[in-house]
Amino acid sequence: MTIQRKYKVLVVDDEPDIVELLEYNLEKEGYEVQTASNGKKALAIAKTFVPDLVLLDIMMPEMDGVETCRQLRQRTELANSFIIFLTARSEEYSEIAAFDVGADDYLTKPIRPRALMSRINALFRRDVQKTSPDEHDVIRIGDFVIDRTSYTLMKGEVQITLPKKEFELLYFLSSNPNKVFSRDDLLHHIWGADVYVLARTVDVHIRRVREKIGEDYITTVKGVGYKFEMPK
Amino acid sequence: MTIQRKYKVLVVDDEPDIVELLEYNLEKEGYEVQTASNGKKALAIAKTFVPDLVLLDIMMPEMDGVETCRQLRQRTELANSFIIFLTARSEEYSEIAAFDVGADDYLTKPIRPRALMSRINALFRRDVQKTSPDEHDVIRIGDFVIDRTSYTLMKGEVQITLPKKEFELLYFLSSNPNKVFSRDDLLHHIWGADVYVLARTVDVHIRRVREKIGEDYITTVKGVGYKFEMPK
DNA sequence: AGCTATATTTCACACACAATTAACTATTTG
DNA sequence: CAAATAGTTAATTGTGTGTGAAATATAGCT
Repeated sequence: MTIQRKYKVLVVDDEPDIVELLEYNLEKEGYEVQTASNGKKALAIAKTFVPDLVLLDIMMPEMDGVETCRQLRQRTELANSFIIFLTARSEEYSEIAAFDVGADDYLTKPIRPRALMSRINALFRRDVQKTSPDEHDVIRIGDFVIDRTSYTLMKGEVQITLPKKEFELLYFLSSNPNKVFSRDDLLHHIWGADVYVLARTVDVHIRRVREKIGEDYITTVKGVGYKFEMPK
Repeated sequence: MTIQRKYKVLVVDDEPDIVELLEYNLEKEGYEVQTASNGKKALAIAKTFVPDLVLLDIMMPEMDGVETCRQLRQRTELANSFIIFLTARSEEYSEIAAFDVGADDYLTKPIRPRALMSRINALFRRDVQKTSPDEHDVIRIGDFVIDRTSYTLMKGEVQITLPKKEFELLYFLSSNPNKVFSRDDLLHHIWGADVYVLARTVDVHIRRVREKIGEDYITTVKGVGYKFEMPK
């Protein structure tokens, strides 16, 4: 299976064998994996790693999976992440509590890698479908129709196809019209948190977009950043 | 309203080269940096400096990073600070101990400045999109709409985009209408506590704002300062 | 694999304009 | 009518941004 963006998975379990098994299989499937051996570490890592999926053992020393889950869910940046519990067949006690604190699914050990992988892959496939045929992928503003499904842009009757970054930039700016974003903001939303690119790169992309859609739509606010606005 | 304050970083490492590299890059990014070459000195500095972030080498003479971290964490004033460990790739021994004593993250040397900076910036960044539908950034007073998200000002039907300092000045004054602020107050709030600028500078900015919004809104109180008020 | 085209990032320089200072004038106040 | 404070305009400094071009990376194709 091929993954367009590299999804991030955080594996939390106190048994090194399990961690290793999961890590190996996930990386083979093309996921980016981080591991933690207890809840505290998981929370710490999640501060900078921001996983799309957390595999969480329920039984752990210090802070158990349920509590960890609760605290993870309090982070707004994890609102759209999946959390799957791992549980030994015996420990059924927690099933209900697990869903109460915001788990999306749970799996019983022993883990069968094949099954797990296909389940995880399915998770993200569904995720993709959910967001793709959505109405929200088209932004209409002024005489523009900005269509995320085709990466094209209609300015009146004229169709313009933009390359990825340029399109993302325009799309993001136009989805928050009149709001000023700093270059760092734009880098984080479009390039991603863990990509190390110079802020000046944004300038160049802004220029290219301006060349293609016209000079009057993206405004510079000196010392602050850029905003999209319709001219009067 | 709060202006981005200067975050403080304490760099602790016994290798001068590393310290210098980090210090240089952090200061270039606008952080206030103090350095220490071992754990004891770090603890001493932290008494008066109170860093928002500590970059802590694990392997150090006298007192190692783990122990230093533990003692730092006992200080209540550092409860909300970040602590990031620096570790050579080989010294994996300490990963677990590190999180146990309250580290937030760890990085392996060799250090890639750009990646590190981006990661640190991310730590202090508040999520952007979250704040977008918020109305709190808009001040409505009389026939003015002063919008911090777009750095624009509507006076009736007329839109005016102000440059950064001018906008901040107007925004600050108008968020406390009828209250008089001395030039020092304004410098302190808008320019920041540790910036040395002549108080006369405020006059000039006031002049510019008056030119753009009209002469009747910012009133001078001689011997005291300025205030924003709607004319009768 | 290699080649080509295109996208993306970096770099360097010039320029515009914001920010600050300076110099001078006007006004208030005791 | 001094002395102090603020207004005004101009000159200077400084920073941020625009721009073209070069360097890398990526994708598509034979």
